[in-house]
Amino acid sequence: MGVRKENTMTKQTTLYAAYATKTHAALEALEADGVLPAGTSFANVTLEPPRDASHGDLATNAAMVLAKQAKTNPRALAEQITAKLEADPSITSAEIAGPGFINLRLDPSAWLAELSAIAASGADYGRSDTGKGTRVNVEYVSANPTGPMHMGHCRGAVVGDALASLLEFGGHEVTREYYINDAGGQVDVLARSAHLRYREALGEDIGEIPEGLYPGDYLKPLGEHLASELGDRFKSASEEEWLAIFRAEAVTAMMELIKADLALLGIHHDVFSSEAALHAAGKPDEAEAWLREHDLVYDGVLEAPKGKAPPEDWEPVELPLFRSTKYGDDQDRPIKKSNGSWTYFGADLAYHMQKAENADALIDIWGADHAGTVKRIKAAVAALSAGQGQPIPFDVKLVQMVQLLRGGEPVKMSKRSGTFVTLADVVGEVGKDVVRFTMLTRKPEAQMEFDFAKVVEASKDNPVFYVQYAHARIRSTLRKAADAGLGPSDENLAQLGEEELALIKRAAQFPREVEAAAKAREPHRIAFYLYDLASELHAFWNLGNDSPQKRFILEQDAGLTGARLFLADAIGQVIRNGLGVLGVEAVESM
RNA sequence: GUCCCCGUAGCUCAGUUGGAUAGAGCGUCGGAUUCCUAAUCCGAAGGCCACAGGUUCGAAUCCUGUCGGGGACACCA
Repeated sequence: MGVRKENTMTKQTTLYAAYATKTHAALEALEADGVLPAGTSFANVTLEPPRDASHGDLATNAAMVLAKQAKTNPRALAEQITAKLEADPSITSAEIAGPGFINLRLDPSAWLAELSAIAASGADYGRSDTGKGTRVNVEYVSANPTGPMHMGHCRGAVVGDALASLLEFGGHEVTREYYINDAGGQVDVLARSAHLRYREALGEDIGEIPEGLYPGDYLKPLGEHLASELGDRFKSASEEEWLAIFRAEAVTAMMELIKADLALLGIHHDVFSSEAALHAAGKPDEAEAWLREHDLVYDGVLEAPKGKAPPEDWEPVELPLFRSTKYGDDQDRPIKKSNGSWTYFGADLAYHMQKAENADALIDIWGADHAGTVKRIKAAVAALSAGQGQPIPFDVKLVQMVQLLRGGEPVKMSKRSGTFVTLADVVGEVGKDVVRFTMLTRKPEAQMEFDFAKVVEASKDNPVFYVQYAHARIRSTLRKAADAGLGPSDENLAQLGEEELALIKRAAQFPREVEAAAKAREPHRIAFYLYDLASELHAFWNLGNDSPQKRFILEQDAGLTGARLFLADAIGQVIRNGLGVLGVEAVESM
């Protein structure tokens, strides 16, 4: 099967991409003229909006980057480049500045054309095809199925979900996956805890929940369900008789809880993979066989732990070890326990191979407390995937801890006593949009504080409302205009002035912002961009306070009103598209 | 002891992957509302980008080291 042809009719070329192409063409012309040596690399040439808008509309570093290859100084080369660029009628000026920047100013019509492009593309404005044909598997949340979601899971859940949406918007084929750890010892503990609640539901006085079992009340409904389902058959039966059944029932019930919690945040996974099923399919054995064949797994003795407090019961045991030291880990890591069962790591490497079967790239979102295991899993996946053909790109995104505060005081959380803050509580208290946006207004690898009191009480100062308000303002203006028989029109766009152009320029950055964020896999950039766009909108709006002729709706001038409403509509569209990526509601009114 | 992340305004954080004079919000001070939503806007003050070297046309950004904060170092998950 051949490569699918691009359909150039439907492909949106954004303004930035178009001028990057023009810049490139100018450089190629210089190469043909012999100013630049044949085969010059343009890889580091960028075309971006300058930090300071007074410098112009676009800036390129081409002269500085290429001066060395051209064996000349940047400013001299810049002269040659500007001469080529100024031949383009849509470029009104090309000025050399500072060490050799070339600042371009565009004819307003170029920006107005972009405004029309926003209207024409609608919900697809900003969507890109850079990820076309790439299948990306994003695994996130993957909380143990032992209870409801708590706040510790929240950040990774939101970041993973927004990243998945962002990649989708960037043209990738995305699978959202959840790995259910239903094979470990903690599930036995869960089953025992469920059995206790089952006996309780049958009328037995179970007293205090013993140390080592899950004490939470959330297991009571499960106990009642099991009692009505199974009767008293297992009330005094031995553990071997009921453990498997109770495990399965409990995991199912816990996953229902978790899915319901995730739904509160608007999160839905495509695939739920079971660790137990992975074992049943013999995947870890396959992986082990291959690794042994290639001398990446051997039987060896584990070194004593190096932490501050060496465990008292530590003794040397021979275990199958993966050579992760070969990849920079400080110790080789066991893939099986001394009792012959698989370690988490042993199963996990097989699980990643399973994911790789249907993906071109893998991304895991993990909590920072798992940072120590990144090296071994990356090493194992690199070795295994290379052995089975192509090494698969595999990225682990670490999400740092969230410190929960209430009025500046740390919120105490203890699983033991069941006093942890649940995700459902938080969403119930502050709302989905606030939780999501707050989690996305800082980069995930930095620690963050989440102060309950602040987010709730000072909700007016919360950035999410600032952005939503901008959208609501636009929508309300359009409604009001419609009542007066006025609507958006692109017939008089040429009447728009400098302030409106500034707004358009900001909006026009959305596509490149999406591409950059998708490439860097950093959804938080979209949140900050939207804040800037909203800020620009609010600023323009307030011009109307001092100068009534700057308002959107001018009853005496239907032509200009139509153009401004067209602008407002487009800005609203961009905000909607951006909020859509973040999974935050674009409200009609506030 | 080893590994990972972070250190930018009083506080909370951005900083377009190496670009031009360092950016917001909160807080402080001073202003704007007979007006399409003031949940908004405008202005002022506030900086040794933790510190020291290095890389180059150019460093908050990359490299090395030091200091400080957080996390991880069991066959748990």
